Amino acid sequence: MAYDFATIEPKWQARWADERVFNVTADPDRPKFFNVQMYPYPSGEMHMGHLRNYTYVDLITRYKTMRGFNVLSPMGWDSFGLPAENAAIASGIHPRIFTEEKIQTMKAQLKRLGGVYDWDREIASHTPEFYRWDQWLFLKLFEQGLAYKKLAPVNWCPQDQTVLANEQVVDGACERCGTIVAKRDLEQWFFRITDYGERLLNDLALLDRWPDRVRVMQENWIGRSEGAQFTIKVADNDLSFEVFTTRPDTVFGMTFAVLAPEHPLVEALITGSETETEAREYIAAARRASEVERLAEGAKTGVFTGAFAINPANNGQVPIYIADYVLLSYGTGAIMAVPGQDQRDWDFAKRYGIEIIRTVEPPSGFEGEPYLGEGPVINSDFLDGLDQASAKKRIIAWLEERGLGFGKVQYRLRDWLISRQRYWGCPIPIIKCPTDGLVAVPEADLPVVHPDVENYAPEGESPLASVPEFVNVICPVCGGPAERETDTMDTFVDSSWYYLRYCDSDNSEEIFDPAKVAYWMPIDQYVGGIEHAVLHLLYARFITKVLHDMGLVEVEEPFAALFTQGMIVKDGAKMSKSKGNVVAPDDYYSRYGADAIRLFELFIGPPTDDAIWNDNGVEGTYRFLDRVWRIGHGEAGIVVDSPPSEGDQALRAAAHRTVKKVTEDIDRFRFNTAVAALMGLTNSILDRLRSDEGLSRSVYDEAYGLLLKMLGPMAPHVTHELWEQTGRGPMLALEPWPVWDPSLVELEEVTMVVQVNGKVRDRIQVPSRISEAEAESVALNSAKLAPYLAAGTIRKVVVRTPNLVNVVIS
RNA sequence: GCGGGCGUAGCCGAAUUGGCACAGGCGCCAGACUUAGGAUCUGGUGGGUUCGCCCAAUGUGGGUUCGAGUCCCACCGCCCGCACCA
Repeated sequence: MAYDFATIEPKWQARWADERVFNVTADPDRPKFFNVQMYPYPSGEMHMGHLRNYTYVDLITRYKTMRGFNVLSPMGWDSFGLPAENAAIASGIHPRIFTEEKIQTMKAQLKRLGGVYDWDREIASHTPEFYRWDQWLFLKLFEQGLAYKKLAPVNWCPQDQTVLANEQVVDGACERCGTIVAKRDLEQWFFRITDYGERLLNDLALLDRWPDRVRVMQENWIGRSEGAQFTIKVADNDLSFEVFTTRPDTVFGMTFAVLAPEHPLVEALITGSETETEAREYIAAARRASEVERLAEGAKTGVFTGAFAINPANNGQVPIYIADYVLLSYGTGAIMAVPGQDQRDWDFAKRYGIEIIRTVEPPSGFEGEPYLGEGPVINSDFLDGLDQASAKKRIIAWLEERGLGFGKVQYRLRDWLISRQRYWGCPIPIIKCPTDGLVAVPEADLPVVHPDVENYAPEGESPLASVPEFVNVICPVCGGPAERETDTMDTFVDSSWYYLRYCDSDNSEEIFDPAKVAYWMPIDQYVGGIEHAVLHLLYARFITKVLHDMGLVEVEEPFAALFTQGMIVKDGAKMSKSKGNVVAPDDYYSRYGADAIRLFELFIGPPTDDAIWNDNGVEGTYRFLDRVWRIGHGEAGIVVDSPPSEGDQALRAAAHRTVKKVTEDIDRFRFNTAVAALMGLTNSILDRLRSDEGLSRSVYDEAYGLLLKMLGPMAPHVTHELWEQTGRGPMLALEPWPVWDPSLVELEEVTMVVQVNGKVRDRIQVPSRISEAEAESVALNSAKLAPYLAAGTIRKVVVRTPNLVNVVIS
C-alpha cells in the first residue's frame, strides 16, 4: 500500500514546531552553524524553481544539526519594494496589507515543504521594528560622511519614476522593468562605497569558499587600474584640464586630446571658435542619445574644438576634440589620445587624419594598427629604450617632481545611489532646514514612520511629498519650520545588513547585541542566486565593513561560504510568471507529497547548474520513497533470523560505503549524486530481501537504519515516520549523523583489470592489499591473456595495485 | 573584442588522482498482477554474437602517455560575465 503522506506530513511539521526542534540560542559551548538563504521578496507565488533553493537550505539545516552543530537557520522577508507598490497603484490596496498577506501565503508554503526555521527570529523589512534600524544605520553613515547628498547626472527609469543605482542598470535598461533609462541631473543621496573600494577588492582574496566567477564579477565591477593623472594646459589662455591614463609611458605619443561632450571646460573652448556651431550640434546629439546608443561600440566620432593642448612632456601642441567615446563619469572625463598604442584613439585618428606616433617599438613584421604589447620605448626623449614598467615609473616621477601630475589608482566603482522616489520603502531620516541645511533626525525620534497616502503613483517625486503632516516638521537644531526628506531608501540598504538582525531580532534598544552577533557571525553558508553577484553581495560586504569599523561587528566579511544555485528551466527559459512557464507545486503535493518533491529537487541535476524541468521526475522519486516505505513495513521481501550470508556482508559493506559517499557528497554540495547513492543502496537492500536465502535481521536493521538517517534531511517526513514506526526512536532529526566503519569501506577483495596494450582482456578477483609483484604474477598467469602474450614480446608491465595491470607487448 | 565555463546514451546526468566510460533517474520495449492501467512489480534498453565474448563510442582534428571524458594545441558549437573604463 502506498504511504499516506497526507497524514504524515502535517503530523511531523507540527512536531518539529511544537517541540522547538530547530529553535536555537547562542551557546558558546557548542560549535555554531549560521545557515542563511538570501531573504526572499514575498511575491506569494512559489514555483518549482523556488522550492529548489528552500530544499537545499533545509537539507543543510537538518544535516548540520545531525552533525552536532548549533544551527541557526532563520527566515525573513525583503518586504519593501516595487511589486507591492505597483499592485497598490493598480488595486488601491495598501501595500502593507498586500505584503502581509503574501508573507502568510509564503510562510505556509515553506511549512508545507517541511522547511524548518527558527521562526522566533522572523523579520520583515517593511515593519517599523526593522526599518527603524535602517534609519539608525543611515544616520551613522551620515555622521561619518559616508552618506551624502549631491547633484549628479543619475539614471532615471521613466517607467518606475525613480532613480536607479549604476548596478541596477543592465545594458542601459532598468533591471526591474527593462525600460531604457534616461540621464537626469538630480540631487540624490549616495553612500560612499568608493571609500571602501580598495578593501572590498583586496578582501575578495579572503573569500576562498565563494565561487570564482562571483569574485571575478566583483573584481571587474570595482575595476581597479593603476596609472597617472596630470594637468594639460590649453594653448594661448589660462585654461587647463586633468587627464587620467594607464599608459603614462606613452605620453610622447599623444597627438590629440579628447574631452567628453559634457565636460565643464567644453563651453569655454568652443565659444567663439570656428567650429562652434558644429560642436554644439554634436553635444546636443550626444545628450539626446540614450545610454545604450552612446555605449554601442561603433565609429568614433567627434568635433575639433578649435583649441590646442600642450603636451607637458615635450611642450608640443596637439588639437583638442570633443568625442562621445570619452565618458564624463570615468576618470577625469578627458584623455590624452595616443593612437599608436590605443585602438580607440587609432580609429579616431584615422577618421580625422590625425598624426600617429609610435612610442613602443613593435616586433619586426608587425603590421598596421596600434601596438598594445611590450617593447622598447621609442620617440620619447628620456624614456627611450626603457621597458613599459620602467618608463611608467620614470615618467610618473618626472611629473611629480615638476608638480604636473602624480601616480594614481583609479576605480570603476562609483558611489552607491540609495535614494528612490517611491512610496514603499524606508523613509530617509533627514530634515531639510532653510537655516541648518540637512539635519539628522534625532535617534530618539526614530523610527520615522512612513505615512499612509492617498495616491501611491509616483509622479517624479516620492508620494510621501504629498502628505503635509509628514513633510512639515520643526528643525531639531533651530526649532524653525523645516521639511522632511521625502525620498525612500533603495531596498538593497535593508538587505545589506538584515542577516545581522537575525542574531538578535527582537532587540528594541539597539540594532543588535554585538555579543550575539559575535557568536553567530560570520554566516557559515549563504545561499542565493547569481543575479546578486555584484548588487546585494557587494553592498552587504560594504556595510559589514562599516559596522566593523564602528566596532559593532567582529568580522570583516559577512559570508564565509557562498553557494549560488542554478535555475530551473522549462521550455528554454527560466521558470517565471512573466514567461508563463511556471510549474506550480500544488498538483505534485497532492499526488506525491512534499518528500517526493524535495527529493526530485535534489536529484534534478548538479546544484550549481541550471536544470531542465521534467514532468515525470517527481513520480520517479515518489516510487523510490514508496519502496523505502514498503521495505520498512516488511512488504518488500524476507528478513531472516540467521547469521549474515556472504551476500549480506557485502550489503553491510555497501551501506557503509554509501555513508561515506553521501557524507562527502553533501559536504561538497553534490546532492544529486548523494540521492543516487541512496537509491543504489535501496536497490541493494531489495536485492538481498528478494534473494533465495533472504536478508539476515542484523544486517537489515543496520543497513535500513543507515538509509533512514541519511535520507532524513532530504525526505524528512516519511523517514521520521518510519523511524518512529520501526521503533528506532522518537525524533530522527535529533539523531547523530552516521559514521562509516573504515574497515568495511575498504573492500577485502577488488576486481583487478588486466589489460594488454590498454585493452581490457581479463578481470580477476584479488585481495585489495595485493603486492605489486603478486599482482603482476597473477595477471601474467591469466589463461585469458595467454594467447595475447604468445603473439608478441612483453615490453613493459604497468602495475597499479590493486585495480589494474597493463601489459605492453609488441 | 577581453575574461571564464561547457560539449558523455533517446533525455537529465555519473565518472575526487590520467587507470573497467555511462552510476542513478526519466523515457521506451517486453513480461507479471489486473475488469482496466496513465497504478505497482520484474527484466531489458549502442552494434554484432557461435551467448564464450567481440567491436565501436565522451563535439571535430591532432599531440603527450603503457593508458586520455580527464592533460596540451587547433577548430566547431553553446552558455555566462565584462565591454569606448582611457
